[in-house]
Amino acid sequence: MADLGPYDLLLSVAERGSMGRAAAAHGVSQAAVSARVRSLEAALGVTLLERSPRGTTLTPAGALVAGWARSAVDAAEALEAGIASLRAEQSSRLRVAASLTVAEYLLPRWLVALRTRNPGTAVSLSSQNSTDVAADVLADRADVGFVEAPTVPDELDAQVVARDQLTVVVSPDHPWARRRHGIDAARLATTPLVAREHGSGTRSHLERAIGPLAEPVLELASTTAIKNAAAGGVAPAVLSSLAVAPDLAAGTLVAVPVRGVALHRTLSAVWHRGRPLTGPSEDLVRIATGSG
Amino acid sequence: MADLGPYDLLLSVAERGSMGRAAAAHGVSQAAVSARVRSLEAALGVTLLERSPRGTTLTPAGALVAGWARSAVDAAEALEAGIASLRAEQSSRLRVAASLTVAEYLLPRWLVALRTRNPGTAVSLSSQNSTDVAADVLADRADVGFVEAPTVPDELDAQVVARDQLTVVVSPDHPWARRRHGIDAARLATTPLVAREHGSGTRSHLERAIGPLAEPVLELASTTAIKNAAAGGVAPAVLSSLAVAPDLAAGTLVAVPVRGVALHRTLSAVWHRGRPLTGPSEDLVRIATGSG
DNA sequence: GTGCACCCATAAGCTGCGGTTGTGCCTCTA
DNA sequence: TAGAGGCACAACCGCAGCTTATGGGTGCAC
Repeated sequence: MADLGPYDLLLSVAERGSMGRAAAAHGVSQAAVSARVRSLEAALGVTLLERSPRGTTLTPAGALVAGWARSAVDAAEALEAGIASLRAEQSSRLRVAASLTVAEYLLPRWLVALRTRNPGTAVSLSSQNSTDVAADVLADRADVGFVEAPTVPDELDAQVVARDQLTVVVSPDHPWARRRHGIDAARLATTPLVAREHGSGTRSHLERAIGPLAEPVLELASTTAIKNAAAGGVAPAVLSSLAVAPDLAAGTLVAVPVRGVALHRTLSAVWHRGRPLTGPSEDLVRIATGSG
Repeated sequence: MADLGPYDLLLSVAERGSMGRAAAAHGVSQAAVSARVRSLEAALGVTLLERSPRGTTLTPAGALVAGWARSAVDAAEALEAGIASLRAEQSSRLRVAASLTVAEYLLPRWLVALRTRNPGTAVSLSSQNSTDVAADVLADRADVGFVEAPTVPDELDAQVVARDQLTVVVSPDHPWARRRHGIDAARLATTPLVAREHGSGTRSHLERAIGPLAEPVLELASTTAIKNAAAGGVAPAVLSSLAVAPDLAAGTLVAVPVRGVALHRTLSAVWHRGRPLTGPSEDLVRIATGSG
């Protein structure tokens, strides 16, 4: 698995126009940057940079690689931001409580954005189900919370920040994949699915929307395992649109519309009514709202 | 910048349920896996795995980290797949020609999917504008091409594989960000934008849709530079929805609807009419279509 | 035209990370 | 009770990547 360090360096060089400036920005010597970029090019077998005595620019192939690298580096930054929020237990200025869906799929990117806008803010994250999040905010164990629940306690102010949707996904080879108009709710309810183990929020939400389900053909603990099973053709699965978006884009899974039933839900920020948002928490909610 | 190696290992361990099996899958010793995972946990200050004499499972924090890591590792895999396609000049079984938008934002993920379905296929990529792509396919320098052009030469078969949309983006602080109903085309045409240098496909497509534009306030060479300028509040920018999707999700940019004009375009696979798709090229087009 | 500033490349030496093998302890199963 | 499978620790080793120092090149200012 690739080390992203050299790519990060490549992006830095491309952005600043010279290896020396990139080196300064990273706090290393110019020679180190030169050597690292050279070894990256050697490993790839492609020349990425056009050197000149006046500086350095990307070759066409380099521009393509830089574009791809940007995505990977951004994803790695989101990972790091998330991890930082797990570690910063004490002395953190902003305490966030978030439901699993928000914590897994949305929060890291918000934290990256928050960090660029407001560096030096230590964020601590605790992740639980929606009712526990609300309790944490009420008890002042968290400055701001993010929940999936349609209703929140009276003592909390709330603002919708995003929307997701339960999505039926199948392997591209599955017969449902060819149905342009999808399936109806009754068909979904009577088809054995690959599902999360009992008690999952997604599963209960689905049952609330379309009634009792057929016995699952397979129960698995993690979203990834479910996606793999569905992509392998075991059976259809129902997951959050946030969870399956990359797989749909890659074509490894295909979404099947469901007629006659609304499967979306809203994700909201919540905070204590008596304690208005201040500074970092206000910034975070604003960032989150932008993504709606 | 993080090295994704340890995270890849973590995912492997989580998936297989024991360090020994993960070690075997990666071709290293069990002790190496144990040490690496331990050092990762030490660096993070968080226990990720629950060890037992019967194997290993993720802790709750570990599951969260694993979810984040999955995104980063997937992005890195797309990067590697793209790079492999640049390097594989000769003796490759599948020659692909793609326009810049497709090559940058869609193709790498398709290649990852193709590799899992059809390992051992060496893919070579050449990236140019749409008319050159069509020429490559016609001259049998490429087995399959991906273009943005609305029309293709008669000698080519075509299939729509995806759709993108020119999107007006502004900083979250910009006045347009608060307009729920967006702006009209005339307003857009008379507003100085941050734009690509003259001759870009995006820019000419925009002019074809809404007529002559105001003189840009700033011209930049790369998509990233344009996004940074727009996010910094310099001026609005117009970019492909594929390019700005992550920034919209992160909240660093806000999309502004444009009333009364259709700004979408289709991305199509093309191949020589006399030479039907076979094996790998057929798989690739099928994967690409799934993402539509 | 002659410094000077800025650029990239190379050389030589050092440090530390990650890998290996070998061993120990634990627990569940047959 | 023996064996299999699991994780951890110790000792040793090789290599990747960093540093400093130096050289060759170009363009600009005076």
